[in-house]
Amino acid sequence: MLYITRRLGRSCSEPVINGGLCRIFRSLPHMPSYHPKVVEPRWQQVWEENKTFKTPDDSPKPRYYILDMFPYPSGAGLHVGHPEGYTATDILARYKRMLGFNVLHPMGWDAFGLPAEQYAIQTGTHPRTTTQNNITTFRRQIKMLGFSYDWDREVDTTDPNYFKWTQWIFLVLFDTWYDADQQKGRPIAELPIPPDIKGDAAVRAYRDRKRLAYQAEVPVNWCPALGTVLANEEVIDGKSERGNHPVVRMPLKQWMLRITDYAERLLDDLETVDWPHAIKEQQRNWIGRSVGAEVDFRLMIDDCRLNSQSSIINYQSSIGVFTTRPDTLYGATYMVLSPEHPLIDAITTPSQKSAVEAYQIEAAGKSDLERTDLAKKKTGVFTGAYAINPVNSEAIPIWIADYVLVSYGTGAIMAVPAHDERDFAFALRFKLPIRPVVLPPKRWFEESKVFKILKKMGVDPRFTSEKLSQPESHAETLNRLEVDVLSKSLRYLDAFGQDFYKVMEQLYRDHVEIFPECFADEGVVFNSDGFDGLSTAEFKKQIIAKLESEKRGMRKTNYKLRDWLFSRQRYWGEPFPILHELDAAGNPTGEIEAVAISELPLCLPVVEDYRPTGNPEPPLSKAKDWLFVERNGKRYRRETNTMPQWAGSCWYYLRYIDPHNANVFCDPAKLKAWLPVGLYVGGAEHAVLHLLYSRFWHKVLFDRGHVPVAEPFQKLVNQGMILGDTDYHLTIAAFDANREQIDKLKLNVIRVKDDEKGEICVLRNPSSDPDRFCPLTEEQIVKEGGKVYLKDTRIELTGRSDKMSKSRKNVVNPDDVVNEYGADSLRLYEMFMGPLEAVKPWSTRGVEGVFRFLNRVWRLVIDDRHDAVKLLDAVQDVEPDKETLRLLHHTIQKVTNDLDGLSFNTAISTMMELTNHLTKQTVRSKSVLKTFMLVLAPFAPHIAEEIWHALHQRAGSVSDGLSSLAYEPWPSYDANLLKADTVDIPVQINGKLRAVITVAAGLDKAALEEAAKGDEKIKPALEGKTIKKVIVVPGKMVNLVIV
RNA sequence: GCCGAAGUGGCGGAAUGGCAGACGCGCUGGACUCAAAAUCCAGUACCCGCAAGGGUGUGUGGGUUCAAGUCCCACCUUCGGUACCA
Repeated sequence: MLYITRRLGRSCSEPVINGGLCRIFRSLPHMPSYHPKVVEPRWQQVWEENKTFKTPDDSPKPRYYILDMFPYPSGAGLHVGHPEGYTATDILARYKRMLGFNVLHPMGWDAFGLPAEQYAIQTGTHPRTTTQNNITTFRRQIKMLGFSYDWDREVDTTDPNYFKWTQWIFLVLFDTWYDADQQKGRPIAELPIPPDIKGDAAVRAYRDRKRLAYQAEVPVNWCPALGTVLANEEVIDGKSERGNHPVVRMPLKQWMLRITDYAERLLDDLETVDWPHAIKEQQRNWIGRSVGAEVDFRLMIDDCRLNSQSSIINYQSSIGVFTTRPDTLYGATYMVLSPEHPLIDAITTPSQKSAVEAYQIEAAGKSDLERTDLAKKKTGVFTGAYAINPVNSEAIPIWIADYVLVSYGTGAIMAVPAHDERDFAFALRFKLPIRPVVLPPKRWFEESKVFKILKKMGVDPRFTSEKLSQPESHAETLNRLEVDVLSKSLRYLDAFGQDFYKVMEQLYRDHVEIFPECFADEGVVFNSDGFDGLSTAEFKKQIIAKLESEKRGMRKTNYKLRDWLFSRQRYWGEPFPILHELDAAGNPTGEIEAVAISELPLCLPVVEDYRPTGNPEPPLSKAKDWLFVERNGKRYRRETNTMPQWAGSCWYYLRYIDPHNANVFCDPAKLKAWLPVGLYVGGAEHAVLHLLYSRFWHKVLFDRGHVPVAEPFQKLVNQGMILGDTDYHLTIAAFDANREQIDKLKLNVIRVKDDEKGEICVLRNPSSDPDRFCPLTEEQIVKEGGKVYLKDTRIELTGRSDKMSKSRKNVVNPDDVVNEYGADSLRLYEMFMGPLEAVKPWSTRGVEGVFRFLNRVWRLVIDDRHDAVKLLDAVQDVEPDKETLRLLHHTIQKVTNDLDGLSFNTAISTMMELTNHLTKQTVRSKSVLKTFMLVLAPFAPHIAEEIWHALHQRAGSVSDGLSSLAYEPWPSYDANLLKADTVDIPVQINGKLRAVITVAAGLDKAALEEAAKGDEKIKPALEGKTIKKVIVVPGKMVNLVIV
């Protein structure tokens, strides 16, 4: 009781934000009313002590694996976004248990990663400590919400018993090569060694090159502020996803995972999983498969005065380009290499050398951001060299330009300015020739500006017949394009008259330069030797076949997806179980060894200083005792990079199945029993990162026989983001103009950055707690003519829900919500807000609404005028009346269907309707209430347990043992009971509602029609009219069509 | 630009092609109370009307249908993803 009194005192001092709380506790005289603070811990204790939700491995029941995306335990604690997905899965887990399933529903911590380390560096504590503290907070907060996890299966990615197996899986990747013929990852020992590879060292090097985990010197995203490299996926607009720090490109030797080998299967197997369409599309886009041809362009040796170091040229005297449009080969008028292309040095002519080198330096210095910013203005330099187009032997100039990326395709393109937007823009800029080879369809011509000019002839008074015959001499009244079009089209107009399509076709063939638009679609081939007249699709096939037969090119598929950059220069991550051999002088020999599995886990060394070194040398290199080891008389240096945060989360769903196994990562029999995951719920922000990486690892494990299925997650659902409560804001200018008035109202003003408006001012109510979120209430604003004003002023405001963020100070803390309304209310509200997948704004009033609902449920059964939890006298052992029984069964049916379809919000509204009905009854059937509690239990388990318990107590007895309803069978509904005796049938005349008639249920068509025609309101409307048609849908409606 | 999702009262949202706005919030009125809170009851899309009643309404414009929020076509807006990927 004490805490309640204290709460009361505190909360009433803050009427604006805690209005709800005041109301709750002012009702205290009527004890015992519904007090979640008493009820919820009691049942949480019962579940914990009895291990109610422990998942047995040997149960004969059918199995169901419901997985949440485990959280990163940040210092900020749980966010209201977390319980959204967790509540949804918990409801389903509880529901499935009642349906008789053996449910696997675990939770754990994705605890390695940058933020913990950043925080640790700032505060001077070891990341281990901060991570443990954060986990403790998260665990407490999650337990407080009453989720039915099997806590005996908790995993922590930073636990050596866990990351031992993360390292083991890395070694599986290290031990695997991809057999393209079999489309399968196989042991490295089975890799065929080509006959020209001779000697141990050469064989080892060859193997190392083929492993799925390999080292490579690659241009990486180095983030100086974070002191690490980042994966492409972690860089957004040239800045780090975490922290928004600048990222620069530099070449570094890094560990890579060969995810590109699995691109095709990652793409194909999307067909086999039940995932949201949008997520599948995102993955498809990310993998970015495109089919085309790789075509060899021979270099024109004579014309490019080779510089002295031209040995490469002799060895490889052609440049391969990748194109998805080999059907436009005849339109290639120049070639472009990316500034990083290895052949540039060799082919550049002396006169172009300085310009080329200057451009290369300029391009290298540009960040990705700058490259994108300048995307509209194409830049480039001519190398002086020429290549020979294999289809027509034409010499075309070779340029370098940064619009060609070194990392895609071959890093070189053939430019077809007539049929590619980028090449078109480049050609215009540098006055390179444009040669059309695909004739656009009529539709494209009709949308061209040229067509509009032709159409104006004879209509537009500016186009006099005199000007038409001499357009060149009227440049002062006609614009450039008009002059060009008219002068060029004169002779075609003579030939084809008003057939503008014909005219334009000829213009396109002969004077493509006057078209301001680029045609980049499919069409009919011309200007292409013997292939003219073919469709581009057909020509594509034929030209690829021809190139292949002449060995000048081949069919080729490319992917946007790049290999996964897997190493980080940080302390707080899994160490790589890899040793680098050293020679007598202590220098690396280049040979690498896997750490023996018996030596795993390889733990992080204890170091004084785990800060980044400021350069790409990882902090682990400072741990000299740990760094050097001897094995079999050889000296080694350990790998000092650590794995990225994604490593641990790639396979945690497997470890849950057998979390304490010391011999294998997971028992194969258990994997077979539980996989795949039946339902996986989490945020859409992981659409391409986590979900693609873990599918990749899973497939490697599958190929190597370690998991029994090819896809890990059968069904995936994304919960939508929860936005902050509605906030009112105004622009800085408006704020400054009205400063006095706003100051008078004593409002808090928070300045925040806004994407569109620069900076805006959010108005809030003041609060004693600076972190408190107190938006303006509806009483403080006035709506008028579609606009919103601050009350008693003419200050116009904008109302909007924003993402929750520290800077906006609109973060809702689950602790506060549970404190004020209880876990059941939080759970229920999160589900009641709207569809699980939708983005929804938080509303404090809305939480109060579901809290009121739970109070009504409580008072349905419990007498709140007594001191003990006692049933109301109205609750009796009686048979329910027909209507109540019908509603109960309707509720069971609706909730059952809604749970199967994950429509939690409508399930809750149905239970509200039942409650509203029962509230009106003076005598309430105990059996109905018991059934209702079973239906409510998955959603609001604490209150349901409490009331269920009360309903089962014998009169007078208070202390029966507390036993859970968690495994009571889910109620079934009787379809016969769902039928009402009478039904309301709408009657329409010409499709408009004119009456609603109440008739006996099950009336046939003829009887319904008669009843409708006989209705008092319908009769007069039919008088004197002829009924043309009658539509009767039995049990639904009647529509009378009259003349 | 491209890909995806979505536009319904004052707000969150509900509706297998068949009564648009369930349920909740907010608001209005009433009951209880010395009073308030809580609770309970009634009302609440908009317009005209004292009322009965009538009209209009699901982003816009067309179409299919006896009947369209729902299906088709075109467009607009918002949100999410992505961006020189040849």
